Amino acid sequence: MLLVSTLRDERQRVLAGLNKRNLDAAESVDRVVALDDRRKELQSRLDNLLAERNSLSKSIGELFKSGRKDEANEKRQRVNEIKEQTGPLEEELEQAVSQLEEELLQLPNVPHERVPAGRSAEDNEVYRAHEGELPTLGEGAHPHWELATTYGIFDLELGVRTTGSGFPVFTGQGARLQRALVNYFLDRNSSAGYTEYAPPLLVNEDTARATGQLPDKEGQMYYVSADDLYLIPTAEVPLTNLYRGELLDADQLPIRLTGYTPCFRREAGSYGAHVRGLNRVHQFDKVEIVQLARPEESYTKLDEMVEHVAGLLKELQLPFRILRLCGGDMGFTSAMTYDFEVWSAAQERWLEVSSVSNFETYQSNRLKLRYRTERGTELLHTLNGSALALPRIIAALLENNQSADGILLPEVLHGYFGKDRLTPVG
RNA sequence: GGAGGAAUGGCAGAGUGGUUGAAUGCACCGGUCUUGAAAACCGACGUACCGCAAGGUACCGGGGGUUCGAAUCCCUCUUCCUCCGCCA
Repeated sequence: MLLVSTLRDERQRVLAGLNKRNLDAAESVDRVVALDDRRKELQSRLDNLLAERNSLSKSIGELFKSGRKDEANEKRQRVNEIKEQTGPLEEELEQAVSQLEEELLQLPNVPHERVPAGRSAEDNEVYRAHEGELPTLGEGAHPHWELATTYGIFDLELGVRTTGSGFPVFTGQGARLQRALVNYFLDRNSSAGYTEYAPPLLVNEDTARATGQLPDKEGQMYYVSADDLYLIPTAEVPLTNLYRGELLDADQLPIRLTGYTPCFRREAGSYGAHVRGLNRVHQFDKVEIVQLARPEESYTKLDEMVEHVAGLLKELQLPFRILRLCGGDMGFTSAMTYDFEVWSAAQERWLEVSSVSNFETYQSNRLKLRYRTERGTELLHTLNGSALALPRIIAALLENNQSADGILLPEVLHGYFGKDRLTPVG
């Protein structure tokens, strides 16, 4: 959630930024400021009345002690008059605050200065192109959903039997590969200074709201109505919320967290060739990294996270590129996002495997996540990124590494997997 | 699921209707002393909102109520602890 003070003090920058998201927010910003003016006015009127009530109450106590009952009763009368005014005023104030909040919730984060304007994925900036030639597989190369059958990696039909479409069942060496990747990612993240957590997979409404999944992505999440809980679409949600409401000391920063969780996404309404196999599923595994950083350091930390993820992909020896998302393609809560895409040689297209973002104070404002500075308290910046999302990594490993001798795994996985390659089944 | 108990500032822990935003201890910060450190002593020490400021308001798990006045009384919810039952 944006700060009202930002909307007031940096109106032009905010409007220009939101414009990169193809959003004309001038009216909305004006409404927010007007509502906030009203809020302040009501607040100070109410405070004055309460101050009068408090001082009258105090003197009533003293009058009673000294036995001057008549005077006390007179003042009691006056307090009752005040209370007739404070009641409605409190309601008005409450209403103004919730209207203000509702209005603020509609505004997405302001893109960073370096974020390009644009409408869709086509306008994203190639931040780091793949070096050299893209690998080609030639005739007879198979997409991963075909390899999955040959090698017994996962089974979509079994998923349909137990659950429905979009819930792959990983089998045999596929399940083992999954576990190998999770362990590899967690170990690498831990070595880089991220503390490992295993958070809940269901979260309450406050948690989903604080990181911005609500109200923006309501339809994306599975909702358990009997208990009023949401299945997490990403570990970002519980991990970032671990620090909700905290007031940290500067020397605790930055805080680095990592966690492996399944992720659940309803992904309503998208079917077709591009969602075959593992390209898009309702449940998938992901290892996430999160940082809570001082504002002045957050973009350095963002770069650090980008390099970390790039390091993982290099070790996996997958061809990849990094995009800087344009305003139109960026998530609601983000100020800057880098997407990582690996090249699928069999499908001849790029597959997104990681998204690394800086949310600046957009989440921390809802989280009430602050730290102490010499100047007082300040909101922290929150960042997160996938390191990494498994299904498309598996798809890319299968497709790019297929050979007459099986699917050859990068060296870094040999120890985790227990073998250097996947072999056909049956 | 049943029966009890508890929830107060960074921590510990007082406080059962009136100048208590909250005693005291510890921690932390500043200072005195010391060659330095420790000890001792002195001082400062919650957060948010309104206000140029002075100052004001709110907050003692959440919400509601009683009262001129609530950390303190009542209702309700949540969480934690103990015991019993059930269970991976």
